[in-house]
Amino acid sequence: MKLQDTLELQVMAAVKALFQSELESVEFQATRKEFAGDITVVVFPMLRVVKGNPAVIGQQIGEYLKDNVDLVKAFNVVKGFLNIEIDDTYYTNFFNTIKDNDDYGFVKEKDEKAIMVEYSSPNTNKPLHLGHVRNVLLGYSVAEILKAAGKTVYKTQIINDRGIHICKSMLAWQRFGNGETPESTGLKGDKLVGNYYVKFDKAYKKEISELVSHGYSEEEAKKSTPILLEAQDMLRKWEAGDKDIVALWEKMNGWVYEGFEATYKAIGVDFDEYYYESQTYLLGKEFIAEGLKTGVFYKKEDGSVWCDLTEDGLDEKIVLRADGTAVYMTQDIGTAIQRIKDYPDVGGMVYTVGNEQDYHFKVLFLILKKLGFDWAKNLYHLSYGMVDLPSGKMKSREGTVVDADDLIQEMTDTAQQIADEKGKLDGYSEEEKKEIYKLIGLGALKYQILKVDPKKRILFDPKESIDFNGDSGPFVQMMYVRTRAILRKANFDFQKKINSLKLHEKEKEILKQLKSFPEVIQNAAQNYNPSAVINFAYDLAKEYSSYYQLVPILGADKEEEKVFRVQLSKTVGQTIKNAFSVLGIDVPERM
RNA sequence: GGUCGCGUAGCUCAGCUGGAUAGAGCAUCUGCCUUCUAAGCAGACGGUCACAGGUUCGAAUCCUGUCGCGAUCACCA
Repeated sequence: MKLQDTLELQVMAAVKALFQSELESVEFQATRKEFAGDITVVVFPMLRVVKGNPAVIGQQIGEYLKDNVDLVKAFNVVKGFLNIEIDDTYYTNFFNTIKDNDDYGFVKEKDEKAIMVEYSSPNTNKPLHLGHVRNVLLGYSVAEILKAAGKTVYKTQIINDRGIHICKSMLAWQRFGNGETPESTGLKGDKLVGNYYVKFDKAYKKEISELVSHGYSEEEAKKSTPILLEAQDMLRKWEAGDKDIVALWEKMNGWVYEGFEATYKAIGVDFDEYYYESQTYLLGKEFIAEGLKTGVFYKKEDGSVWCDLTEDGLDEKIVLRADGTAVYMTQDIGTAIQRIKDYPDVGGMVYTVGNEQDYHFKVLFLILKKLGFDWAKNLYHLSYGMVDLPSGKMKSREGTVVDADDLIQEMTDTAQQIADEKGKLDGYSEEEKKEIYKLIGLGALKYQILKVDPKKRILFDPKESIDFNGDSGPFVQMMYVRTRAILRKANFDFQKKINSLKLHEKEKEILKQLKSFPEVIQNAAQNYNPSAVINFAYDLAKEYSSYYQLVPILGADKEEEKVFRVQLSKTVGQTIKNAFSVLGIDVPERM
């Protein structure tokens, strides 16, 4: 039973004995550091039931608890706050239950419906950039947090491999290229294809200005450049199944996929299942037909199909064009249903998509509910803010994006530069050093991005983007490394059992932190928000850092203190590692 | 204009279902490397929680309005 629940019953009993009143619940909070005590009972809400001065009531309850409850060692009352000190044995008992559990904080997989988490979902005409990095980190982390909370999770993405954008790259490759391939150029496939997308855009812009100089209006010109018309023609041919076009499309997409996989691998994320838009964009139509029958949708005179959401405070939304072709919404309805068909054990889905699509997902979820799917109530749009640069927005066509691969390289280089200055890794092989630089650089990047609330936009300054000091990934990694250093030096039997011990204040603080970990994971899973886990890891690391410097660990006076302190360090390290693992951040053994 | 989100220290951000004197990091300043890794520790400085009302024992947190920033309002995806 949780401490709070135990105390709640006791406080209720106290109030009954003292004032003959029944409380429905008792409000608790952690005691502030400046006061003695571990947990605090807020007396104010009781005033509704118990009449009197809150300080006096607190005093009386405190005395009752001290006399009747073994756990309660002492208490003090400040205004309407009853601060309770818990007996040390409570903490040492708790520690004994977790100290040998390497999976502390994680719940065993429960027998419940699975969750599918979608993230990344790129277009295949250009490389991944900083915006994707945020997406991928968030999605992956939320998936891992859900797993840690006991859910079965499938990670997926929908690859936007069709449409005019990829035709633009294909056309430019045909026209301006010389049959270049990733092998012939040594370029990553996604980079190569992206370059042709830029080339297309340049040619397109040039043609626009030519047309404008021939008297076209800006708008007309944009629609009637030969190169764009040709790209549109290419798309039609693709849709008609033209063999050559489809072959080229397959070839170039293949290059892009390889490039993406390399980037995902470098970031350290993966997927269980892939969906391709070229295979799903026709889905959904049959459900539109069904919805027409049941009255969820209606047909306009021109034959287009709509959903009326005005009763729900939204607009009307088109779900099928007059010519019977699918729109974005049609496809998303179909894909969602398809996924449940493919994975019948899935009972909910999380979509990691930027907040510019908030409205789209609101509508999508509502339509799926109206269509009567029971899983539709378990859909969540993990919406996140844009990543902006100091220079403004990222525009891939203008080349102002921060490329994902470049960013990772830059982080690794920065880590190397700082580590070399400090001479931290002297005596390690180049191979080992490289590995550690990467762990640190990536750790810094991931921490920095996951730290901020998903729904807020991030201002990302590539120049001074990454802090390796203070509230940062490397700081927390460093604390893990220290716990490892302690373990290496502790060449005595630290597995020995500890029976009773007077706890140091700092040790109690650490134990309190450790105790909250499972709850932190559960909350993060409920809110689909990794930042709570980051905050936890940082607080724990900070507490440990202070402990490490102020309290002798290996140099403790008594044998049992030494044993306990090494055990505590080990558990702190393991917990940091566990917390970081659900964030997708690895820890080095040394740095 | 309608809808949604955001506004907390000079900067970047925390702040759980309303609770005590609003917290970290960076930057600035003061101490601390001969003992387990100083990528660190201890401390100082720094605030009208955008503004105005309301709800109550009590509001950064909940409600309403105003201002500022952003997104969105396509038979694009």
